[in-house]
Amino acid sequence: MEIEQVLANSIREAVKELFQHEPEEVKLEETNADFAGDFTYVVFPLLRFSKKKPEETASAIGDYLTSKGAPLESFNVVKGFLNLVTNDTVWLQYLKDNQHNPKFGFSSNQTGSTVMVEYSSPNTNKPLHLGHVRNNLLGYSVAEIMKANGFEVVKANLINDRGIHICKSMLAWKKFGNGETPETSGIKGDHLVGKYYVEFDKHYKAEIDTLVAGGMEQEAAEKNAPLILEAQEMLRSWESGNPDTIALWQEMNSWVYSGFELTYHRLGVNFDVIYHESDTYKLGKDIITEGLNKNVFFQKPDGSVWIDLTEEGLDQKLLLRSDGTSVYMTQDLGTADLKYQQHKVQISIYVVGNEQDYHFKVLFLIMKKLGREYAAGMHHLSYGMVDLPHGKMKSREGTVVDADDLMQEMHETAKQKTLELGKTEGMQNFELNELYEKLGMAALKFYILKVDPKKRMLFNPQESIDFQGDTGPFVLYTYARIQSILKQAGESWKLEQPGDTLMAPEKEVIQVLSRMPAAVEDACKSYSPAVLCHFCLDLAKSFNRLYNELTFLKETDVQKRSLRLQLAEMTSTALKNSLQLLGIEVVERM
RNA sequence: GACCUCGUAGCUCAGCUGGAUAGAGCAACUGCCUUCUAAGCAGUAGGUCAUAGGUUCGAAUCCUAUCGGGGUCGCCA
Repeated sequence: MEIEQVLANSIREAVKELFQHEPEEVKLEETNADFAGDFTYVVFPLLRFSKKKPEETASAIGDYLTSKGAPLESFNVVKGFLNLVTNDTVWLQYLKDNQHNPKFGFSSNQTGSTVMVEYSSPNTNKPLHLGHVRNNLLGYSVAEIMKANGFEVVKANLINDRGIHICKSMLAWKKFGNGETPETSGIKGDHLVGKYYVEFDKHYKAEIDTLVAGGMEQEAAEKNAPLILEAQEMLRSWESGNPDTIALWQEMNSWVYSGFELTYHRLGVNFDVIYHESDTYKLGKDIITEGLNKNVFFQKPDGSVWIDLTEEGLDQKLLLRSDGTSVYMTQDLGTADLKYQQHKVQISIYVVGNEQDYHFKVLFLIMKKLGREYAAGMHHLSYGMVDLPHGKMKSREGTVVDADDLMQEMHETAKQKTLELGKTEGMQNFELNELYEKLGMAALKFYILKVDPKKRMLFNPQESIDFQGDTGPFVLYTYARIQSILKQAGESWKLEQPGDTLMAPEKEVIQVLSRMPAAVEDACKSYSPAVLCHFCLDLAKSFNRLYNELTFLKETDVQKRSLRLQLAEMTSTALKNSLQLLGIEVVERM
């Protein structure tokens, strides 16, 4: 049992015994650095039961704990705060119990539940940008965090491979492409298709301008420009299964997929299941029928199907067009059922930007109203947009931060910083290349994951991502530093009996280590890798403090030396495990 | 206009299921390498937690209003 839990239980006993009151929950906090102690219990809420002054109430509990043999060195009382100083023995025992567990920090029991994490879900008309990077990193990390908490996880990618957007690229390629391919142009497939998406937009804009100059209203011009009409015609041709259109569609999508594959691989993300919207876009119509039969939905005279959510504070929402064709929501209803049928998922997480909050609120509500048992397990992991200094990314204005470019820049920056420090003598070229890549990706991933997913974040391309301070490279540095110590220490220290007393920095490291299981659990419950980032930083900082204040290899007292090396070893395990959940690979040397 | 969301140091972010004098990193300034990795450590300076009320023994945290940023309200996805 965790030490905090032991103390909390004792306090519960004390309160029951002393004040004849059973507290609902006993919450211990970390003691403020300005006071002596490891844990603090706030007694103010107990005063109406103890009928004593805060100081007396706190002292009474402290005395009780001491008399019952709680693992305390001492306690002190400041106003209504009972500060508990734990003894070294419990922490040494904690170290002993956990140091050889390679899975330290992860939950040891299986929940028996399956969770699907749907993330990435790109459109196939353009390459991935910074916004997608946040989505991918979050999705991958949350999936790994769920695994570490004992869930069976299925990672899914629902690729939006059909619709007007890809038709625009196809049309522009047909008109202006002169048969260009990734092979003939040397351009990565997704970027090539993206190029024609931009090309379409350019010509489309020009047509609109011409029409407006000829006296047409802007709105009418947007609807009647020849190119957009032609793109819509192409979509109809695709839907009717025209062989030429389908062939072109397949070819251009295949270019995109080979491009995406490279980007995903470099990002270090992967998927267990890939859904294509071209397969799923017709799903959901039977649910429309079901909803009508159950009187959850209603039909308007024109044939369109709606749901009335005004009682829930929302409004009426269209579920099926009057011509009987699907909308976004129709497909999502069907896909939700599909996911459940195929994988029996109890929990279904959608990693999608917060601009779709409303959509998911409605989707989940509909599933609940239809009586789906899995509805309670649906969750929208709604993350904030990545803003640039001047606002949103806009492809038309060329302010999009491309994912491939960004990763390459990170690699270059890592290389430059490493060369400046000059600590890589004797490393082979392939090793160096791997080091730069890992460092660059660690910097990028940590930078993005350390901010609360719910919040929008700012990315300034002018100021490069830091490699110092609260960063990925800082955590990797701490890890590499430990590897260096352990390598030099050899194996013999493992035979020595470690000391039985703790110095302040040593105790602090164990205490931070002991918080890892709770951090992993918290990251899961709040769907937030940021929690783990902050844990990594806390641990790395407390270890570096120890490193600077005390010695390892130079320590002559073999017991102390052995203890510190144990601490170093366990810290490196904890860092490696935490980073793994963030999708960050460690380096042995940097 | 309605609804959702955010507002903490010059900048980027923690803290938000109410608890002690509000924390980090970057940037600025001081110290610490005859080397257990200085991508580090220690320190100085920097705050009316948007504003105004309210609830409470106690509010950055909960409630209300106002101001400011962002988002959503399509037979788009």
